[in-house]
Amino acid sequence: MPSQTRKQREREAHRREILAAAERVFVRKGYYAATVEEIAAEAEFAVGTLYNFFDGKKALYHAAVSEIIGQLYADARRRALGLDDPEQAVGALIELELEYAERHRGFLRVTLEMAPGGELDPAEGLPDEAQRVIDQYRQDVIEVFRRGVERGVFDALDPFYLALCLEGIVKAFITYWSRHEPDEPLAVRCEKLKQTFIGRIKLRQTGPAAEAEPRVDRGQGGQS
Amino acid sequence: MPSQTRKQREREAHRREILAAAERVFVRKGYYAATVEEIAAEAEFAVGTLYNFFDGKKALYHAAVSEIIGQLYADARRRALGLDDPEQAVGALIELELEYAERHRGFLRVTLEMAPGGELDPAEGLPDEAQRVIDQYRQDVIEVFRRGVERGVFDALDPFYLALCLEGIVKAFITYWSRHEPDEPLAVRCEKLKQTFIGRIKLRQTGPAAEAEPRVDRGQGGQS
Amino acid sequence: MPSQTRKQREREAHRREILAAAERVFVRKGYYAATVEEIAAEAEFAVGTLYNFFDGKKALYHAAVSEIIGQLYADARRRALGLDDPEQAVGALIELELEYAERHRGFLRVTLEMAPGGELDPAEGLPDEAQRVIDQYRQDVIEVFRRGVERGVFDALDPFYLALCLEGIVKAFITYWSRHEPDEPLAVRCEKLKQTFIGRIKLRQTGPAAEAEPRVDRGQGGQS
Amino acid sequence: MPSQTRKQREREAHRREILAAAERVFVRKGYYAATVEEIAAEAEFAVGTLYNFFDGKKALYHAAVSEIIGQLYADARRRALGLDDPEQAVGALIELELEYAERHRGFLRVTLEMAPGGELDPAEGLPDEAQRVIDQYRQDVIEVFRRGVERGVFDALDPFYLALCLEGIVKAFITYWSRHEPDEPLAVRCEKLKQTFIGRIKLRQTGPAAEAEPRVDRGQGGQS
DNA sequence: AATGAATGAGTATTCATTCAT
DNA sequence: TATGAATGAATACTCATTCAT
Repeated sequence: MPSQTRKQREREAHRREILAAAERVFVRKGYYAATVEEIAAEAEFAVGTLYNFFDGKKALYHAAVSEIIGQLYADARRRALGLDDPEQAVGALIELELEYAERHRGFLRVTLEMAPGGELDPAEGLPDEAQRVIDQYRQDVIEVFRRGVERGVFDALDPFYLALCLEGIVKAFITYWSRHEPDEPLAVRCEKLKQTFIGRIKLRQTGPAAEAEPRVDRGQGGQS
Repeated sequence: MPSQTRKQREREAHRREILAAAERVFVRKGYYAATVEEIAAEAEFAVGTLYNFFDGKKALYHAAVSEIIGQLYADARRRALGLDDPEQAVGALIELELEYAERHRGFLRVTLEMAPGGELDPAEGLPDEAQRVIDQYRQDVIEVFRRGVERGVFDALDPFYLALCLEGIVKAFITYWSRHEPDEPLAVRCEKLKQTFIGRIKLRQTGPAAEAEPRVDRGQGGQS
Repeated sequence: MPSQTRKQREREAHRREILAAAERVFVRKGYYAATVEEIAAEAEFAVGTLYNFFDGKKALYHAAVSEIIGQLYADARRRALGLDDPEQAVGALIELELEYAERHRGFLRVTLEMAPGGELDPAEGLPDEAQRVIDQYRQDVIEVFRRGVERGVFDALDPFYLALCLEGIVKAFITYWSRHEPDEPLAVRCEKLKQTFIGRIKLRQTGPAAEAEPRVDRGQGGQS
Repeated sequence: MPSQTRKQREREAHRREILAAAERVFVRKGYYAATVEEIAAEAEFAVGTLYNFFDGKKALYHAAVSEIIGQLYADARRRALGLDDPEQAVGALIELELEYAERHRGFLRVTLEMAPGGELDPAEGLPDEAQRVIDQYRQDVIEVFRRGVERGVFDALDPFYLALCLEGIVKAFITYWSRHEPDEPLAVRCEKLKQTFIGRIKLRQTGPAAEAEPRVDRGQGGQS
């Protein structure tokens, strides 16, 4: 039944066009400022058509956010999380996230912004699926750190702590740079961030006393 | 004359009540989802009364945000930034911010959320005054780190970098804990965060070879 | 394709219905006292629909005023201004304006009333287009008088002065009659006004034959 | 009882101050755009105080309009209507009205503007008292013309017609000049208007002395 | 009388959603 | 399916009026 299949393919293509348009508009304007009409115009469809594919503005938003986050995660798996060397993996993650933020100016907004009708928590408005992807993403990052600690590449710190720190640091820099135009090219900023972060947590082969503090007072050990 | 003063005091009290109500509602709902009517109800005043004190919803929002941030900064100066010992100062900052986040559940939302009309940048919509306070706050934190590096308490890292990292890390943890109920009491979490962060950046008195790389690959030397 | 055309025609028809309703309401209530809701009800559309056709209350007002004035001017050109004989042209103008005022009871209100935001000048709030039409109308009237003076039909008075006098006189009578129910039929009032005004400005053939004053016994004075 | 009297005098003084402030504001802004608060500020009283003297905004408006019209009428009686010579009286009226319009820029607004809630007629919203004064004023003007015709100073035209024409012409010129800055000083405009209007209606002493037509080259007749 | 803070009904405008074609 | 005109609930803001002090 080729005709049927063509129809299905066409329908799917339209769905993707609408979703892509929604992404662009939400990223441009944020949830509240975006209008269904603008999304429709961006997608070159009539408003009514959007409702044939999605259940409404909120559903469209959820689908768009899921899409973006899904892409990021997929990229991360492909380019970073899959690497065997933890140090390289962390470096690739930083690289990827900075590039992503650079490419999708305003992408942050989608992750940080208050979602519709959200209560108390910035992330609450995210669709469950997106939330799950984010959690999975974080788990994978934690796993990278865990492996790094296990292999003696990183200091014996809590992998979860490390993952959260990485997340926070990268976001802080992205936010800062999105406000104050950075004076260095992306590659340089990226390199610096990688070196410094990794430099902080790499196990120092400081002679024989390769102390085992999972964390803290590492200085004390050196004294002895 | 006392009568005059009483009226003024009452007016000021009403202003504060309204502002407090606005804070609560904005924190609960976010800027867009909050309605002036709800704020008025929360404040137990008529809508019109709000407009006798503030110029509109946006002004109310700005005043509320400025209020919160102003309080935080004032507290920070009193309890942390003024301390002479950089290590103690950083510890006090972490403590203060965590406490603050604990007290104002959802406070983050106000800082992170897209402000009215904001494009692309979460902080763009903040009132100028609040933005100035935030910038000043960050400057003060940078100064603390600068002093720490100068005095040989911290590793020779860029103070600005350190300030931004601290900011990001604290926010990441706050965000995480605001979503996943933490299993440890605040004091413990606070202590851990302080120790680990500070531990990462404290200058290690590693015997004579206390090399001064401002950052990175401190391990390399040992490898060769 | 007829379907496309039908939709367009329907849309245009709806636009006209809304405009007509707005005319009626504005004429009835004046700009400030009219409400968008009332106009919508008069047009038998929902409020929102009005905003699909016009940019707001002011735009609706402007469109309505322009419509009325445009019609008047178009009629004037067709029935009066085009006439070659200045005397006939002036007569036709008077006739037309009186008829117009009779048909659009309250039309004057639209021309005289303070327009939105107007300061100090009744005409200031008129939309530019309407103002241009009014100015053009006046210019055309001036031209009629100029021709009349040139041809020796009218006394050698300033055409601009004559045009303004005509305007004022007609308005004064319309206003008066709109308040005090006139006791004569329109045609009679019209005829009187024409005769008297034209009689005042017609060149007197100063010869002995103390000419056919279109009206009244001016002879009496001479008799005494 | 001097104290009582002082109180009364003070109260009356306050009333007049408020009224004067209302006049200024209504003239400046028109009825709808004026706010009670602005009037109160202009009068240097609290809003509440205004309500001790007047029943509300509409009452204030009515009182203010009545006041203005009353002044105009009083002035007219003193300076124009009382003159025995009809020609001088008409001249003085024109002079007075032009001066009045010049002094109270925006005065016209008060006479022409739609009154609050008025229906169909610009003048309907005027308070009865003001309407009565206007009617009386017009009657007095009619009487001047009647006398002029009776005495053979003016052509034998309907005095009512003449009064209405005068009214309309003066208003038309005032309106025009309020929009297009006049290029002649008030005195000149005033003189021209007087000469032309009166010249149009003065009885011509049809004898040989075809004298001093106030203006323009009617002299043509002399050519013959 | 004077004050001015409090009131709340009233209005223009927006925009997600529906549905007849 | 695609369309886009019609809908009307929702919302920020205004301002005349009241009333306790």
